Amino acid sequence: MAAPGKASRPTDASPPVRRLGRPPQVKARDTRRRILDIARGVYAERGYEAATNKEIADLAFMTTAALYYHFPSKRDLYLAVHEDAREQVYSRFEEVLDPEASFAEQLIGVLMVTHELNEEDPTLAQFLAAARTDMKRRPDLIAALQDRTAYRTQFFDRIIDAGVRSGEVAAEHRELVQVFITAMIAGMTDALSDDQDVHLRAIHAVEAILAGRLVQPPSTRRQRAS
Amino acid sequence: MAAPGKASRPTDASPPVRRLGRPPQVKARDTRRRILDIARGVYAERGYEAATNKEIADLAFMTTAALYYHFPSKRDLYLAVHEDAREQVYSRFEEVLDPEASFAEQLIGVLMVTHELNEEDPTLAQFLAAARTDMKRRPDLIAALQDRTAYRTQFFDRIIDAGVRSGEVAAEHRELVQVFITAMIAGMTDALSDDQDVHLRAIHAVEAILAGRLVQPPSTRRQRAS
Amino acid sequence: MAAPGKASRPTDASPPVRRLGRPPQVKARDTRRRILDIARGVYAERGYEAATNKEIADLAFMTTAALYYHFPSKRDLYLAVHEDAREQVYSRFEEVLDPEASFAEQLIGVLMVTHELNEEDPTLAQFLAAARTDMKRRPDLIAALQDRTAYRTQFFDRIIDAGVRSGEVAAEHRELVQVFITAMIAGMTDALSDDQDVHLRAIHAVEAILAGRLVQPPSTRRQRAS
Amino acid sequence: MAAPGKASRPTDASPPVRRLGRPPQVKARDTRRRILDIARGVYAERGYEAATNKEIADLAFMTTAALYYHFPSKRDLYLAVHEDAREQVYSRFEEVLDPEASFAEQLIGVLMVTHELNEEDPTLAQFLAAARTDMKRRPDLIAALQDRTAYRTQFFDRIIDAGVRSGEVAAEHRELVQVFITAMIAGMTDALSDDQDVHLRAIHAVEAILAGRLVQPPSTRRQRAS
DNA sequence: TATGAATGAGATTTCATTCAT
DNA sequence: TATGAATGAAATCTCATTCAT
Repeated sequence: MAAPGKASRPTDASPPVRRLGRPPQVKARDTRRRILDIARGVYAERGYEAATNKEIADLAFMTTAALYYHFPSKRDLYLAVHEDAREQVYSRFEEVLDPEASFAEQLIGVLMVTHELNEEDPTLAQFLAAARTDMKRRPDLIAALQDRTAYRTQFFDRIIDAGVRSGEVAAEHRELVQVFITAMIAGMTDALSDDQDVHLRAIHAVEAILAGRLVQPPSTRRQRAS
Repeated sequence: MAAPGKASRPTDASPPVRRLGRPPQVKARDTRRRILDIARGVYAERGYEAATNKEIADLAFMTTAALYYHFPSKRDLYLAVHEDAREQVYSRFEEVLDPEASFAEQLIGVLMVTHELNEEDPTLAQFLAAARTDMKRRPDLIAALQDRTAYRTQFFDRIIDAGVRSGEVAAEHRELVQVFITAMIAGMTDALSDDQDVHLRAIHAVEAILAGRLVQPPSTRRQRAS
Repeated sequence: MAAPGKASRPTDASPPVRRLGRPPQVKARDTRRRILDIARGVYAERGYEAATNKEIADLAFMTTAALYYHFPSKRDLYLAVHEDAREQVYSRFEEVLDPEASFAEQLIGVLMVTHELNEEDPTLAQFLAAARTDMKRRPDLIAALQDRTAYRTQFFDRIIDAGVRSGEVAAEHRELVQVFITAMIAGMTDALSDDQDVHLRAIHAVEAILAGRLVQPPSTRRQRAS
Repeated sequence: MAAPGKASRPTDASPPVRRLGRPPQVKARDTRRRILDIARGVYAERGYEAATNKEIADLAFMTTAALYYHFPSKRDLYLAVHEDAREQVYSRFEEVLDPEASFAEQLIGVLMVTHELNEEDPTLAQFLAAARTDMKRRPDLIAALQDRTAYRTQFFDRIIDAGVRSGEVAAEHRELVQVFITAMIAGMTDALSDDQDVHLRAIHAVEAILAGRLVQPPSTRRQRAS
């Protein structure tokens, strides 16, 4: 994850003489922000290997050498983008959490947030889907992927907890549900996020599952026959 | 990856000493098969971009030039691997189809086949998961990805048909179920196929869903409390 | 030049048992002929470097390995083509020589032969033009080029001799005329042989020069001035 | 070819030790010029195909990658060299043009310029001769060759115009003279520019032609016969 | 006489990264 | 903070040639 000492620089330690105009650090921070946004799009579209510093630099109207002022290497830029993307997504996820709401409401709420995010900035989902594959491949990126998995598990555990408390989820089904959510979210991100209609349909499918009416147990066959 | 020594002991120095000209008693068909198997592993592990002809050739005990005798380009090799992998998977899927069986039985049957395949040759799922991402990125590979999607849709349509006939799937839920299966299989392949235990748990989750007992509708909360 | 022992093989030395059908050596000789003709075209079009054995072999409906049965290397094939082309051209040139004819008649005769050859088989001129450049480049081919130059000089010397004897060429102009012919033929081959109309026009220009009426001596300037 | 040592003695080991990063006090313009000059020589000697970026880079004391900083591809470098060479030649040609001078004076003037250029930098003529052949072969270079032809035709048209005005060239001989000049210049460049003595002799031959005294009309045969 | 299956050398090009300015 | 000019490593692909069959 390694968020490189963002606020712990001697920067803030020497604020005596504040002069007019935008202090240089602010400019640097804006540039950093711009690079992150542009890089996310490029990484999402091309993948880690195929993405080049040149393309990112061009889109950011700078030279590749300038990139190196802000990030010490391609790897670090990538990790920064990943950290940033995860933060964006989960900070939105957090807003959905509601101790009063049911498990079903909260899960669907989270899925709707992914849908909204796809609408607002498709590169987020695209990047995160791609990152799952890309990071698995590079030994030097894999640690960050594990962090992300842990983060996700922990987040959904909280929702599942609510389900167990409310009786929606049987205690012995905790892990089953966790795995179901993991697969479903990964699948939706990887295979469906290109098409918002299909993506929405998947959410409806989950709603139907939660309501126990996506499929009938085979025993109903008789009833239909009658 | 670890090129399986193929019965040649380390006795006579590393790989079978390569010499110029045609090697004795070698048939193109066999070599092609060997390349496909090895390439699948490398593409799965590294991805299309990061995989190099050199690594594939080394593992296959040949030169990169020899690769070009069998496949006209990296792209063609990749597409051949993809075609081959899909064929292997679906030929196993087909065996599960059973007009007598219920929708649930057939779907779980297919998922169990994916589980067995993971056991027998993990590179199949790994490759296909990676390919979804990789092919989306390269305009020159995307056509094959679309073929694969069409193929999958068609295959599961047949199973869903059975469900509709048996009453397990309401006719108006056809698309919802199709999307659910797509997301679930993609998610399992992409996010879970590294860990067979978790993968199996996902299958149990689907079983529970099909039996309508993964979660209880929130209304049941009271009942449990009583 | 090295015409590799065409007729000096033990082949002809053991003719006792002549059996029915085309003897194998004849087949080989036909194939050789076919290769030479095809290779000339390819070398003419692509040049020595860019021409590949594969293209030649494909056009001759064989494999590159088969080429090596007939010619020991690319270089040898090239030299054989060159030798063969020169032979074809000069054997036609020789037919023009006529002790009775004037220098002018013989020179124009030769030029007309080049024109006819262009018509019959454009690859001859194209190849020879290209060869001038190609052979200069490769140290291992340059000897053959020098042979060719010597051959050409000698040939035209004979025509110039006729001119000197007839008084058309002043003895002290021998070298001037030789150089003029060399430049003119090279220039026509290299720069004009793509367009037969232009090529013919060049011949007319030489006719005019020989008749002393391509340009007027500058002395006519006075007339204009007056 | 022999990369002219550029004042660096063999004292401190071979070329100026290359190090990573930007070399001190180097300007792209200068480097570009150096590359053009060296590349011209290599292309002249080897031809387009056989010339390698490596050889050019080595002679220019840089890496092949550095070449790509200045020229986007081998093709572009070649075209730049061609453009540059043509410019050098024709800017010298232009200096000869003189509205006061006769056709003969101007033509011989141009030929003398080619002779001087051969003296000053033989690679110019060598390159341009080779380029005629090389560009004809590559479909992607041929456009530039056509430009060059058009340029040449236009240039000599102006000289011929002077001849027509002065009465040296009959109006109906315009095209004949144009073709003669084309063939002569091409032939001199391609076949004679290696040997300055021979090259000069060709100029004398043209002088003789212009003066109408290279050869006598065959009518003089009678005189000899008598 | 020829094909089939390979090698080894090398070419063009790309790219992350570096260092002077 | 950024650009300009380079390096070094590596990747894909091509091609003459070889040797078993």
